[in-house]
This record gives sequence, C-alpha cells and structure tokens, in this order.
Amino acid sequence: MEYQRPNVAVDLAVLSVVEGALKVLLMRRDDAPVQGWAMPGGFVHIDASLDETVARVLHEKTRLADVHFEQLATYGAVDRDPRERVISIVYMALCPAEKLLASINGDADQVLASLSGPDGPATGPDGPLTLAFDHQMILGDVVTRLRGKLDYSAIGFALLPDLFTLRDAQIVHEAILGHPLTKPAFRRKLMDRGLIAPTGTFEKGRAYRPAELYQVKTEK
Amino acid sequence: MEYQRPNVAVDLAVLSVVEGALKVLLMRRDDAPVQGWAMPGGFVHIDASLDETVARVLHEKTRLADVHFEQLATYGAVDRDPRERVISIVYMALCPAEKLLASINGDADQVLASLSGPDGPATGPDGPLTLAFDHQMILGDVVTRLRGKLDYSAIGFALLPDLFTLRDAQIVHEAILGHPLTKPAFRRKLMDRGLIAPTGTFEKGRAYRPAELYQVKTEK
DNA sequence: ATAATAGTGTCTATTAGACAATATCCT
DNA sequence: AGGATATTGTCTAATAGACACTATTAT
Repeated sequence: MEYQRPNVAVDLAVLSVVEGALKVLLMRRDDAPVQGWAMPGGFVHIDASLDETVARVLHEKTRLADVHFEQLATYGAVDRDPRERVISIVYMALCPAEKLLASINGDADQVLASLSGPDGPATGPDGPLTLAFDHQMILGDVVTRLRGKLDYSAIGFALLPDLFTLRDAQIVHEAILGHPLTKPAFRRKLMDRGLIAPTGTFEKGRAYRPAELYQVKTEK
Repeated sequence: MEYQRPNVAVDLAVLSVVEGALKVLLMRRDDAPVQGWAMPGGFVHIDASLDETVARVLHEKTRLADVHFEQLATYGAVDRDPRERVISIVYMALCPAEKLLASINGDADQVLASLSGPDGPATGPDGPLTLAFDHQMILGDVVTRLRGKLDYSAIGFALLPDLFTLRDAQIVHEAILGHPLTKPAFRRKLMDRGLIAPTGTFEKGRAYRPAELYQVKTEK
C-alpha cells in the first residue's frame, strides 16, 4: 500500500418531527477521551457500499429499516476524532414519528434531541447537550440542508406516514423551518406541486371535523 | 487495525464557462484496465484535510491556485474502480475562463469538455468522450447541483473575473442553465439580490457602447 | 449619421401571503 | 346546538418574464 489509509465511517442524522419539533437521535458515548452525545455511526467495510453501510448502521443502532436516507456531506478535518483519523460521510435518515418512537423505546443511552435551528444547540429533556466530535456543527448543516430542500424536493414527506393530513404536513414544514405558515397558501403550494393526492378517506377518532388523508403520488 | 480500510480520494470537477459554454477539465487515462477521460484526482493522505488535498491536487494537475471550490458529494460503490476499492469525495472547482485557459495551455493529455446538461455526454473537440469510472454520471450530478445553486447562492460569480459586466454574468448563467434569459429580468434579479455592486468604471476596447464593470460585494 | 449594444420603464402573468367566509363532524 | 377544525374564496403584495423604448460609444 502506497499511502496510509484513513478510516472511513458513515454517521447518521436520524431525524423526525415529534409533537411539532424537529428531533435527532443521539447516542451516549463514554469511551475516553471522547465524551458526550453523538450521532450513530459505523465504519465502511471494504466490501460494502455506502448505502449498504447506512442500512447496516441503521439496523444495528436503531432496528429501523425501510427508512428514506440521503447523503448530506463528508467531513474530514484531520483531528475531528482525537484518537485516529476518521473521515465521516454523513447521511440524513428521515423517519415518521410513530415509527421512530417504536424503535427506540426505553433505552437510556439514546435521546431524541430537539434542533431549533442551524446555530442552536441540540437540546435534550434536561437542557442543551454536549456533543462529541464535530457533531454539533454537522447538525447545523443538517438543518440548513433540510430547510433548503424543503420546497423543491419531496424530502418533507419522508417524515410523514403513508397517509397524512395537510395539517400533519404543515406541522412538519413548520418544525423544520422554525416559523408558522399560513394555511391556505401552504395548502395551495402543496397541491400545485403535484406530489401528493387525496385518497378520499378521512382520519378517525378526532374530537372535531376529520381531515382528508393524502398520500405521496407513486409514479406518473 | 480492526477493518481493512478503503482508499479515499478527491476528484475535482474543474469548471469554467468559455465562449458561452460550460466546460470541465478532463485528463486522459491510459493505465489499463481503466481507459478514457477522467476528472483530475488524488488520494487523501493520512495527515491532510480534504480541503488541503483539493488544493494540492489542483496545484499538481493544473497549477491553479486561489480557486473557489466546494464539495459536491461522495461516491462509494464497491466496484467503481475495477482495480481496488476507492471512495471518492468529489469537489467542484470554479474558475474564470482566462485563468483556466492560462493554466492548461498546450497539454495534449488535457481537454476542456463541454457539458450540455445533466444527461448529455461530456463532449470534446472531436465529439463525445468516453469517461472512466463513474465520472460521466458524476458530471451529471455536477450540472444538476450547479443549476440548483445558481439562484440562491453566489456560485455563479466564482466563474467570473473580479470585474465583470452584467452581460458576462448573463452569459455564465445561460451556459449553466442551458437556456436564454431576458435581460431586464436578469439584471433586476442580480441587483435585488444585493450581492454585486457597480464600480463606476467601464470596459474598454469594445466596438460599441462599453458596459459598466461590477464586482462582488466583499463584506457588509 | 449609423450600427450595435447598454441600460431602463412598463405591462402582464404568476405566485405567495393575509384575511375571511363557509363546510363538516363529534359531543 | 355548539365548538373546533377543515376547506375554500378573495383580495393584495411581491416577483418574473415579455416587450419596447431610450442612451451611449466607436466607426
């Protein structure tokens, strides 16, 4: 081998909108000298593609499967891991709230942290969290990218279940953008983009008027 | 070492707009079994950051320095290089035409290929080129990203010299987008975005009315 | 004066937000 | 019947394209 090779890892920003707030799944790290909360991650093996590695890490750390993910960026500062050189390819994994909550039930080494904006800290139930490595900075990039892709891609729908109301969609958009939207304009834009279609069925069990359920259009 | 580590390289899409056409710098590869034209690239050494590696490769392969570059994406299919596992972090380097033309003068192993769109082939002076590895697909992603960032970022100005006319800027935008723009709307949008400022000086040596020279605003 | 391009003004079509009215369902 | 939310309609402000007009410079 001509050159000494760096380690290559994938790190995952597992994202969801829970009760109107954008959340990311973090795991406790206690291996000295690296302490604090970190995104789940794992090394890229010599015979596994990046996508296969993401799926493997997702399953190992969260038991999640069939989750939409896409690449964010790659981070390679020499000393981002103080122990040895690690280049991290960061992916965003987007998951509906119910699905994520079912998969991380009751583990004290995991936390769903709130992300308020590109510059705000990741916040757990007891206040701001100390993040390991450069993960706080990366999560800033995550929010920026999410906001940027929200209205020209279908990325927001990956955070919703198969059937959802327009109100659900609005809550997801507002959580990512960090500010409220007006209902008629939001509704029009969503319909005009042609990505979703009404199903003719309605939600049940609500105290008041039920909303129609929509789904993402499959193909065209 | 617990796992066998993959090679990590950076590949550069060195881009410019020359005579109204979007161009990318490609280099001939004759090492069997990999043949065809490829983006310049190089391995990431254990003690060099990604940005340092990009600057090093730029200088080694093109003698260019002080060029704006930004990360595109990372490609990691297991067999994208048939010889051994290589994960490539691809950067776009954006360069004004005069500067690029001065740096690649007269080298037969280099070509400035035209990029017509996300799906069109890279085309040299004698027709479509055969690209090595997955570089044809990557160049499709390059064009898509360029087009996407064109009107919410300052990326287009990195392809212009320090002083430029609004006509120059329009030519660059049209080359990237692949379709003509209307002059008043383009002019208004550029001015409204507040990224550039008139200098009060004018171009010289034109047969007809000279246009005012603009520059990118430094800070605010 | 003329050719050719620089730069500006106006009209219109589209889009997005604010606001309000009506519709519907559960209790 | 009443409360709360769903859904729709209208008005207005901002934006972008089309088109036409005026301005300026070299020859």
